[in-house]
Amino acid sequence: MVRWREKANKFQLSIMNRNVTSIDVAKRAGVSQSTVSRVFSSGSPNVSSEVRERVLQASLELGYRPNAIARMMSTRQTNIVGILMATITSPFYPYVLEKFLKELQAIDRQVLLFTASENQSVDDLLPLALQYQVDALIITSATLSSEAAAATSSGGTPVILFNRVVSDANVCSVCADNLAGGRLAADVLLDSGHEKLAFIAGIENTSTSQDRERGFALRLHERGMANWVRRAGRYTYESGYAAAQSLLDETVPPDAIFCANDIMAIGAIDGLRARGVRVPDDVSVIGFDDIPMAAWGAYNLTTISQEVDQMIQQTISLMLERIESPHEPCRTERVAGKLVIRSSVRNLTTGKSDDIAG
Amino acid sequence: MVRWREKANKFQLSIMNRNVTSIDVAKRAGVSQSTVSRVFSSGSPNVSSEVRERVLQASLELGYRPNAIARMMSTRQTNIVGILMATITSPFYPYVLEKFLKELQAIDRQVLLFTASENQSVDDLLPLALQYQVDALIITSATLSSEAAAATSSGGTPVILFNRVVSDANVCSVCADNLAGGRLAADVLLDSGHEKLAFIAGIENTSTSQDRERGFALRLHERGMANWVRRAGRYTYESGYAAAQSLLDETVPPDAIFCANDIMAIGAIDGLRARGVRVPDDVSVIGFDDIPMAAWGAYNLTTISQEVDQMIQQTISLMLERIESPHEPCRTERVAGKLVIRSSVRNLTTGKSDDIAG
DNA sequence: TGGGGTCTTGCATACGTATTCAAGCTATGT
DNA sequence: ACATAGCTTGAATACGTATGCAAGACCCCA
Repeated sequence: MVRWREKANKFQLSIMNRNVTSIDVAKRAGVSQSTVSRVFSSGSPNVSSEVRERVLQASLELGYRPNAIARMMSTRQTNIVGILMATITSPFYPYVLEKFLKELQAIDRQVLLFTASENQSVDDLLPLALQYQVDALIITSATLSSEAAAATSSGGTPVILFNRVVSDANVCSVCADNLAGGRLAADVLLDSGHEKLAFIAGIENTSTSQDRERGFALRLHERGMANWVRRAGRYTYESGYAAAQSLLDETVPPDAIFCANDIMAIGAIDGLRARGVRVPDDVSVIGFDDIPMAAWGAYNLTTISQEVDQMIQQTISLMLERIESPHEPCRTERVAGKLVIRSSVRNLTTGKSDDIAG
Repeated sequence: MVRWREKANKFQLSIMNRNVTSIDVAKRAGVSQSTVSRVFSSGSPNVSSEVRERVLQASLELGYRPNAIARMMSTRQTNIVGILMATITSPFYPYVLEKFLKELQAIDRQVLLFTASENQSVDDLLPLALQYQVDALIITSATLSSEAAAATSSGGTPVILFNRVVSDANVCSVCADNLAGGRLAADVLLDSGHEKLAFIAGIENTSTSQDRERGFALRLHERGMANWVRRAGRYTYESGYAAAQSLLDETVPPDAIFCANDIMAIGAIDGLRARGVRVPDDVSVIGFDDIPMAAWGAYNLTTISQEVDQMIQQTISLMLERIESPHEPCRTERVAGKLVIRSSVRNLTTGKSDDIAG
C-alpha cells in the first residue's frame, strides 16, 4: 500500500485514480483536504474561483474521483435505493426495471438490485439489503410476509411494494387496480356475448392473481353468471398453453378465457391454435398487463393494461415522501388499468358495448 | 442525532436497528467493539463461544445489523459489481441480467445497476460507476468507446464487455461467435435450397450486427452467392416488420431472410404474414439469439442460439481473474452458438443438410 | 515450578470524506 | 483609521467497522 502511494507520487500524471484521495489532490493544489471536499460538494459553497481552478486542475492531473463510499460514511446517506425482484424474466418486469432505473438515476439515486434464487424467499433477502443502508427498498414481483415487512419498516427503512399488497403490515404499496381489472374483464366478455367463461390463474399466493380472479368472479356473480371454470397457472407461457388445452376437454368447452396475465394469454392462444381452435372465432382470449408482445401481429391480444409509467411515478413519489417523513401512516395506491382492444375477443372491434348491469 | 441515541437506549429492546452500532452491542454485551466486529467477521476467528453467545444475544436484542458501508470503508473492498446496460427491455437481456444477478449473489457480490438514458452515452456513466469503488464493471448491450474503456481499465478497475467487442482497447470481453453464426446462417439457408437471400441488420454500430453480417456475407461470397439484399433494422420488432415488408417490394423478392436477432425475425414473420406471405413456404426466416419467444407456437423460429449460461459463466470467471490479477493481458472469449431447428426455414426439419462447400 | 506456546481480548488506529468551529483575510462604511 | 461583517480557508473530528499489536489468561510439558 505504501509502495503504491510512492509510485503514484512518481507518476502523478498517469491516470491512476485508484487510491488517489482528496488529500493527494490537496497536497498537489497546495490547499487543505477540506477545500478539496468543498470543491466537489454539490453546490461548491464558498470557494474562491481561483482556488477551485487549482483544485480541479490538480484532480484532473491525478485522475481523482471522489470516493462515494467514504462520502456515504461521512454523510450517513447512501442515495442508494434497493430493488428486490424475484423474477426479472417475466416480460412485464424488464420494462418496470428499466423505467425505475431511469427515474431513479434522474434524481441521483443509484440502484442496488437483488433477486431471490429458487430456494430463497424475499424475506431472507431483506436483512442483506438493509446492511447496505439503502435509503429505501422497492419490492416487486415478490411476495413478502407481513412480519418481515413490518420488521423492516419499523427498522426505519421505507419499504414500498410495487404491484403487490401486504394486507396488515405497515408497508406502502402501489398497485394496479386488479380487482377493477378483473371486473372489467368480466364485463367485456359478457358484453360481447360470451356464454361459457374460463379463468386461468397466475401464481396462487400472489395478490395480483387473487385480486384479478376475485374481481372477475364477483362481477360474474353480480351479473348472474355462475357457470365458469378455472385452471391453475404459473404466470408462464407454458402454463397458459397447457391450461387452455385442458379447458378444451371440458364437456362444454369455454368460448372465452380470461388469463391472469398476458404471457399466459399468449400461451393460451398458441395452445388453442395447436388444437385447431380459432381465436377469437371459436374462443376469445383476454389478458392482463399489455406487455409489448401483446401487440405482436400473431396474437393481437385484447388485454387490460397496467399503467406502468404512472405506477412507477407514484412509487417514486411515495418513496421520497417516506424518506422525508418515515413515520407517516402508510397508504396503498391503486392505479386503474384500461381496456386495450385488439382482436383476440370477438364482437369488440367496434368499441365497448353498452354496460348492461347496474 | 444525539436524541436518537438516547431514545435507543431507553427502548433497547425495540427493533430500532437504525443507528445501532457495534459499539452499542459491545456495551450491552460487556465486551469491546473489536470483539463484536470479530463475531460478525466471516469466519468469526478466535472468539470464545461464551462471548460469542453474549454478543449475538445483545445484537439480537438491539436489532443490530453490521453496516456494510462502514465495512467497505474499512476493508477497502466493496464486493460490489457494477453492471451497465443500455437496454434492458430488449428481450435477450432480462435473462442475462437475472442470470448475472444470481451468479454474482451466489459468490457474495452485490450488483449496482446502471442504465444509460437516451441522451447519455455509456462513456458518461463510467466515472459515476467508478465512484462507487466497484470491484469490477460489466458492460452489456452497450457500445463503449475504446478511449473510455482504456481510461477506466487503466484506472485499475477491471472492465468486461459482455456481447460487445472493443477492438484495440485494453478490455476483456465475452462474446458469442457472431462471425461463425453469420456463416452458419448462410450455410443453413443455402443448404436448404434457397436462392435469393436477404439480411436485416441490427443497430449499425454494434459489433454484434456487424459481425453477423460479415460472417453471412463472407460465407455467401465463398459459396459464390453474390446476389443478396440488405435492409437496415434497429434490433426491434417494428424495424423487422417494416424491413421484411420492404423486401417484398424487390423486383425478385427474397425466399429467405436472415435477421440479426430474434425480435426482428419475429417482426419479419408478422410483417410477411400481414402481406399474405407464408412462412416458411414462401419465405424462410432465420434469427439469432434463441430468446424464449422464438419457441412460441405462432413463430417456431429457427435460429442460432447464444449460449447465455456459458457466456455468463465465462464472464464471471474472467472477472474474478482480473480482480485477482488486474495487470494480466486481456483476452476475448468467443462462445459458439448452435443451430436451433424449428420450422421457420423450409427443408430443414430432417436436420442439417450436407455441407456443400469446403 | 517455570517457561513457552496458544487462545482470547482490548486498545488504538486507519479507511476517505463532510462538516463544525475558529481564525484569517478583505472590503466597506463611518 | 478602525470596527464590523462577510467570505474564504484550515484544523480537527466524526462516521462504523476491521485489524495489527500487545497484554492477559490458560494450558502443557519438562
